[in-house]
Amino acid sequence: MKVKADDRLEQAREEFIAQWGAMGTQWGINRTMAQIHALLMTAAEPMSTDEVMEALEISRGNAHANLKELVAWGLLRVVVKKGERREYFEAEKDVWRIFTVVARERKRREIDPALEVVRRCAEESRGIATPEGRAFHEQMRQLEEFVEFASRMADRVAMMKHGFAIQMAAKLLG
Amino acid sequence: MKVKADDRLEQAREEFIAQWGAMGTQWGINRTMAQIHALLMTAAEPMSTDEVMEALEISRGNAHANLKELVAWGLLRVVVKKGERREYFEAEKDVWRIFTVVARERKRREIDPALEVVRRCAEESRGIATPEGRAFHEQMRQLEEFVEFASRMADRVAMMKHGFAIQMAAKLLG
DNA sequence: CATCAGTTTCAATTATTTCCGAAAATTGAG
DNA sequence: CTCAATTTTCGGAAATAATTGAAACTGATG
Repeated sequence: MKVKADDRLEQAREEFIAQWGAMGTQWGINRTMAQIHALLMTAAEPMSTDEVMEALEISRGNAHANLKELVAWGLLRVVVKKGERREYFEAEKDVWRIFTVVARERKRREIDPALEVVRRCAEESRGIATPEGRAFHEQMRQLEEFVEFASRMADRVAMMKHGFAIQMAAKLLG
Repeated sequence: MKVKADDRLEQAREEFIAQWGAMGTQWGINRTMAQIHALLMTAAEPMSTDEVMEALEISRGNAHANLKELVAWGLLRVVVKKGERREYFEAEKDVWRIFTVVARERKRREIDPALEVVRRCAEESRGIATPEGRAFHEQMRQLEEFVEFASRMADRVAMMKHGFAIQMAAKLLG
């Protein structure tokens, strides 16, 4: 009976890892990175680079690069076991924290650069007197205003505590 | 003086198109698609496939595929000029509408599939009696709850009118 | 200081995505 | 129906991104 339970778990877990990995693609996150995250999010104990390599059948270089990236994002912590030299990795498991971390990162990669572009274009087109020039400038201005708004919203959301978000949501969904 | 104004505009516009296109990459939208969108968003008049091809120096196949995709997203409208056989394309210029369209599409591509995955995994791991099984199931359940929440939020936001969103924002940013 | 476990880097390979260009299909006018 | 204009499809070329595998590096230990 124990064996059967383990099998079921192993199967469900593998499916989760595979699917979450495939989804990473859609999210602009590479497959390996998403898989490692899924693997560690559902691991009972921290895992070493070698364990990750074996579990996902990936090369050392790949495992290494993506583990580091996940640490940089703040989705993994490095854990050192006493008396052991090698590093172990442990995932953030709190769903809300995962969300805020990802939100921050995406804002940095998607919103901030957009804001710069749009600001520069609004600036460069200031005061062009033709009708087309005015229309272009106005379009850039509106875009700038919106992206700035999105930027601030993203900051706020990323800073929110779980409880507050739920409260917000209640209002919004009510 | 008119020439100079036109030059400045042309330059600013080209920069916008190039940069917005480059940014598309980060957004998981292909470069051509983002460029076409930028081009038409800043065009005084609707443009034909051939005009788009020429303006961006891209092939017919590429122009065609991406114009169609943008129409499918709802970011472009097809316009038929009377007495003309060929189709012209016109961009949605209202920033808030652009945002809600993109939000809807991203929800469809990013959130909905995630919800399915997580639901199935939560279901498949229901009732596994080992400690690991319980932990896994609980993790999936939390993920499911969160993704469902995100899904509903996205729906709400996508449906919001501009005014209401601003009002919300005031509360949130206040 | 030689060795060993482990980490990091990187050139080469492989996989994926995007794009072209030309051919095929469709459409509307005459 | 025929023809020319226009749209659509599609196989493969080109560009981009991910991954490997092996070598270089690091620093702790005897």
